[in-house]
Amino acid sequence: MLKFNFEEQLKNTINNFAKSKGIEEQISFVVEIPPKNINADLALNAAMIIAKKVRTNPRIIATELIEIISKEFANTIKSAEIAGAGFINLHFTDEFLQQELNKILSKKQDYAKQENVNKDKIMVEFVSANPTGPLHIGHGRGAAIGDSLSRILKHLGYNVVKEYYLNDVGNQMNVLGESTKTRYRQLKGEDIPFLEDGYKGEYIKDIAQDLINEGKKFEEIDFKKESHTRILETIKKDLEQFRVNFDSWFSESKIASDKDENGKTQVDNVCQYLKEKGDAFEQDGALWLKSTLYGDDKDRVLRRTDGRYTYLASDVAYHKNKYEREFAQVINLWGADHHGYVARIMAAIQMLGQKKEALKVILYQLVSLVRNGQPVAMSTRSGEFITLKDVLDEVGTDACRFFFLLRAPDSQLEFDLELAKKQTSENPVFYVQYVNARCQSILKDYKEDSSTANLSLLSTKEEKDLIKKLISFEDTLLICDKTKSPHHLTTYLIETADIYHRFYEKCRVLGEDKELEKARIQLLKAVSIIITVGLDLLGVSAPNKM
RNA sequence: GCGCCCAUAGCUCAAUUGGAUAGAGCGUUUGACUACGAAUCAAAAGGUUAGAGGUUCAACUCCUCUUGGGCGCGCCA
Repeated sequence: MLKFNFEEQLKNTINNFAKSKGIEEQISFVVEIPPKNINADLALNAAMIIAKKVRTNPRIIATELIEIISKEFANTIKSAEIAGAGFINLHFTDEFLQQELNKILSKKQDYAKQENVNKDKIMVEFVSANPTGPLHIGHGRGAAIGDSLSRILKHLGYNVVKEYYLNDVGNQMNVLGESTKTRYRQLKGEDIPFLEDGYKGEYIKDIAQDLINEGKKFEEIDFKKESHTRILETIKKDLEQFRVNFDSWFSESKIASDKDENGKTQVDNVCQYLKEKGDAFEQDGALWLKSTLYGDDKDRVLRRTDGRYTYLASDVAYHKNKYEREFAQVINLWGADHHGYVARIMAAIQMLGQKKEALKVILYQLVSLVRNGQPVAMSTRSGEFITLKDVLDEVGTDACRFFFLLRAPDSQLEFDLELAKKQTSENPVFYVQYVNARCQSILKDYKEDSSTANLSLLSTKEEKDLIKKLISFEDTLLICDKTKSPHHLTTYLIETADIYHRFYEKCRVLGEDKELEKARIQLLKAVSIIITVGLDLLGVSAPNKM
């Protein structure tokens, strides 16, 4: 992880220094952007780590290191000092800031793209809602996180494939077909009861009504197929409205129904394989996965006594299939209610010869919808849940995505519909979008060529703070990668907006001295690039006018 | 009962995975539009990080216990 090009050299220098102190192994220290309350551009904890190894005072080590660093990095580091328990705080030279600012201006939307690294193939599997009903608000959170994380990883140079796993086989599809059929007959006037465990949502009635309107004959309708394709169609439409597009739709039938030359499905084969390997065993007429071998609470059934496979069996086969497609890392986004499932699937992939690290399951906590402070009920049982589409139609895609990406997946999210709709400062999405609108309203009237600007004229605190924030964009994306969460980017954009608005207040652009005006125009262009790219990675638009 | 996640300012949440004086937004109070968009800015108040122990040079972060919340615990998907 390198955010600035001199970092590698810095690490070498420090490691050589450590060697001179008699430390042979590579030491692991961080080069980081310090917390806000610290007045520094970069911080190193290397002195503390070296001091511990050679059992001496970190401040002595730090003093020696500072001397070396200030000499060797005079072009980038203006000054360095010891702080706290032995941190070394670094300050950039103005030349370095200008150079980085130029990098943003020349690379434009490709800024912070990593080249010739991270060629690994990564799969991000998310949403994967059963095609038995429309997407609800919870799927929306998973969709936003998965899509945005994918965009960020792609920007960082990974080869990312976004996949939707479609559970389109099994009993649930039969129930779906029967549900529609029953509704159809009821609408035709038959006095029959609805299925006990059928799908009770209004959308089933709508499908039945559509089928009636289309005038098809009852005997000729394949209710299962019709329901499935129509629901899938609405799911795809909702995702499109949400600006989420998948690279791959993977159907469960491929591994659970399709047969190879021996008449076996992929599920058959993987179960056979695990059995031969000794990781699965027969007991009480069922086939069990010995998941306790890898830390699960209990062993799990793969094939029932009646011969039918469980959902787990397909999922094991599905994951085997993923690795056969040569994904170095697989990321799954699951709702937190699936957490009990993590241990068994982790066990399974290890049985299949993968390292634990090859699978990362991100659990996102559920969303609670609030309107005017009052909770909005959403129970799938009664069929009355809030669909993603309802929310999108009400608050719009931008606000919806931004709100979903505001928090770490681990924390429960309160989503206030009224707040998301507000076009005021209470609403952070407008606060960030407003930055670009302000930039563009100045830039649109500026006709001169600013590319020759002398950036050293950007000398006020506000301007320097803004440049420093802009050049930490790359670091922010790397943190998102490391923590596998886009919310750091959302926070970054809000902070950047804050610093920009402060700059805007203090520093006039148009009508200043011609040269200063030019330099500030360049700064505005850079701001606009970062805000636009950053919002795009969240899947949020950055309009020029609002 | 067992397991997973969580508990941070009045409210909603951050804190770069063990670092420094725990930060934002909203809300509250007080100010700023005859200059590029006031959808903005400046300032103030607000904290024993649920509680108690422990590990460490260093703990919101790791370990143990307690309290309080969410979610799981099927040969369902």
